[in-house]
Amino acid sequence: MLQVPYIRENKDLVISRLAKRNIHAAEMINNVIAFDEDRRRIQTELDNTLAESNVLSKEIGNLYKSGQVQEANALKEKTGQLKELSKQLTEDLNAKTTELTELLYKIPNVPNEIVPAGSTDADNEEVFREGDIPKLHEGALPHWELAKKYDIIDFELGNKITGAGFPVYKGKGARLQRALIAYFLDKNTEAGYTEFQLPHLVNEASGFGTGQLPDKEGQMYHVTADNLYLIPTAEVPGTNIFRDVVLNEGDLPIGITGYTPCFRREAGSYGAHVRGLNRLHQFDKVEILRVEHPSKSYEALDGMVAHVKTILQELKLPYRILRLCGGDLGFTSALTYDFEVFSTAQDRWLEISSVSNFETFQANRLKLRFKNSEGKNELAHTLNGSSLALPRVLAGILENCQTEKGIEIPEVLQPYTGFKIID
RNA sequence: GGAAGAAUGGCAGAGUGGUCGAAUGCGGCGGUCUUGAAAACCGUUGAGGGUCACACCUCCGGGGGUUCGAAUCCCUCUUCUUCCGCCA
Repeated sequence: MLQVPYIRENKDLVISRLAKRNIHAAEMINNVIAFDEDRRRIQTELDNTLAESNVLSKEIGNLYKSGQVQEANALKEKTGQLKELSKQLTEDLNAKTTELTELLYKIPNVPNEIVPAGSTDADNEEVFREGDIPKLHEGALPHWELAKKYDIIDFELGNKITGAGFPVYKGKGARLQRALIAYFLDKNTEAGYTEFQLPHLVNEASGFGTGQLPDKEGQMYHVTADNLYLIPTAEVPGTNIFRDVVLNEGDLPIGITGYTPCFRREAGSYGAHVRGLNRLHQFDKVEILRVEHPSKSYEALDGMVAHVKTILQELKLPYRILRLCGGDLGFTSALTYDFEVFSTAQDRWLEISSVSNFETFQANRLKLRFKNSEGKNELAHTLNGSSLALPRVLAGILENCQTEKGIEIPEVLQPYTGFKIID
């Protein structure tokens, strides 16, 4: 959520930057400013009413004490009127505040200056590419065929137990999953991130804190009996660690990492793009999260990108990095880099990581602040990224590392898998 | 799941209808003293709104109510503690 004072002071900038998202925000922004003025006017009026009635209450107390009951009762009439008035004003204030907040909820983050304008993923800007796309042997297969051939992932069994999008990993497939999780966590820990194990269900307040609620409710699985939600990403429990927190400046920066399964309803997805591991209802992901001083957050974003790069280099997978255009940028993000691994047998790129700087957009909603050098509470910047999402990395490994003898496990993973080949 | 108790500032912990944003202690910050430090002493130290700055308003787990007036009384929710039951 954007901050009202920021909008007020940077009105034109906000409107022109939001245009990068193809949003014509002038009317919304003007309304924010108008609603906020209304709100402050009502607030002042209410404050004055309350002040008056506080004074009278004290007088009444004093009159009772000195036995002047008649006079006290006379004053009571007056406070009765003030009470009516303040009740009305409170209602007005609440209504106006709700109106303002609901509007603010609808305004996405202001894109960074370097975000390219554009409307679809075709307008994303490729900023880096590395790794050779392998020449596959005759009869090379897409990952879902390989999964079947080597009996390491059973999609039908998942259908039987749960439904589409819940694959069952078996034997070396299951072991490879565990190896990837351990390897990613170790890499992140080496880079200074602290490992966390987080809840896989969150309450409503947490859903609001990271912005899944109220609007994107349909994307999460909802456990109605207890009013809890299955997490769509570790970002939700991970970021909510910092809800209503005031840090010391010296606590920054903070880096945490955690593995969680992720649950997404993905209503409306269908066709070839959901084939195999491309899009699932349950998948595994290792996430990295940072809380940064506002002056350091872009440096930190670059650091996260560099970190994810090293992992992909070690895995020797062909990948590229995209700077997302305004139209493809997530609602809460100011700048996002997507990592995509090349799926050689499908001849397409698969997103495996998304690294973003949210600046104060999440922190404002979360009330995540730190005490700055002036002793004032100031909103911190939050960032996060995947390092990495498992299924598509797995798809990338299966397809790119296939040989006629079998799947050759990348060297860095072998200590974790305990085997060199799936055959 | 049942019973009882509790939730107050960074922490500990008073406060059961007005003079309470809230005693006291610890911690933090500033100072005096000291060659320096410690100790001691003095001062200061919550958040949000509002204002040029004051004033002023709100907040004692969340929500609602009673009252001229609520940290204090009532209802409700949440969380925690102890006891019982069940259990990986």
